[in-house]
Amino acid sequence: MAEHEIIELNIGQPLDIRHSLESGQVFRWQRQEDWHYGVIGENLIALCQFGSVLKIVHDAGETQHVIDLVSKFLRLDDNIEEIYSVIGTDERIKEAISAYRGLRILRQDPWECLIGFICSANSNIPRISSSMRSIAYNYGAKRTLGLFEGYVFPSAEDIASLGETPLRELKIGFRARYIARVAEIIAAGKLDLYGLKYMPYEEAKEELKSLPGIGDKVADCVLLFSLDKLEACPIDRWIRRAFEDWYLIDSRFKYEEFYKWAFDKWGGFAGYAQQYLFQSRRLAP
DNA sequence: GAAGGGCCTTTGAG
DNA sequence: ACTCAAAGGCCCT
Repeated sequence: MAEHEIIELNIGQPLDIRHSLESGQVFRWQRQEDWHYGVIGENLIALCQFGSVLKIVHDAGETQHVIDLVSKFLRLDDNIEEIYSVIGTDERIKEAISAYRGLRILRQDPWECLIGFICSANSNIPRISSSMRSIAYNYGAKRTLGLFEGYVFPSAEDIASLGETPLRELKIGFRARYIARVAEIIAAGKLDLYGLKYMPYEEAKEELKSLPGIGDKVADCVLLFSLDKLEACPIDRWIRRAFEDWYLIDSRFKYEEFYKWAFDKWGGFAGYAQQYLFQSRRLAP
């Protein structure tokens, strides 16, 4: 990578690149030694953190453009100390904040995020990663950075033109049909995914749930991880158990009831609280 | 209408 | 070799 310019960015706030990229939000970032490689939009980016300094290597042209791209992706616009003070209301979550300090909600591309969480249905993180890599490797444009190769995630149009059968061959199972159908709807312009960012949470969620393969949980993931809805609080198997065991929530609660409980407790940053509890539950149950 | 159960694909862990 | 769970959703009763 010596032939590439290295940008050094000073991060004046909590950031833990590894926990952020390895917390089940994004599925195609790869770690080699101290470097993390991934595609943001059309560009291949490598990140390496030393304390409060973030080193960036990229194929994306102008320095300022790259800094903007990375800052936006890492949500460096979030005031994370303030978020900690709002959600740090009990010992359990304070422990999680102290263990995973600097873990950030990421602002990823809505289209890739949507497909990622369709793949997540009844699956697990290693397998979701392999599904997503397989889709990008087979149908996305290649980028290189030194010896590293990455792939731009194929557009809705690209995937719509494939249909279900080639996706089935990638071993993604029953999710292939959902992906093919969703791609068709988005490519045809019947739902403006990017426009959801400007709608209120509830309304945007209803729009997403009108898509095949998208229910409450997947919709909340897409809203939280790509559409700036920090009040979205995806309740999956892990979080459900965490709520039951750690907060003694009635296991008979329906999704909406779990959500309401979380929103009452953590308000507009319920999504952040959820992410710290998710990481705790997986790594230190 | 809502609540519960079966089913869907494949993988990796135990 | 076998069972089970996995960042769920849909369809049927």
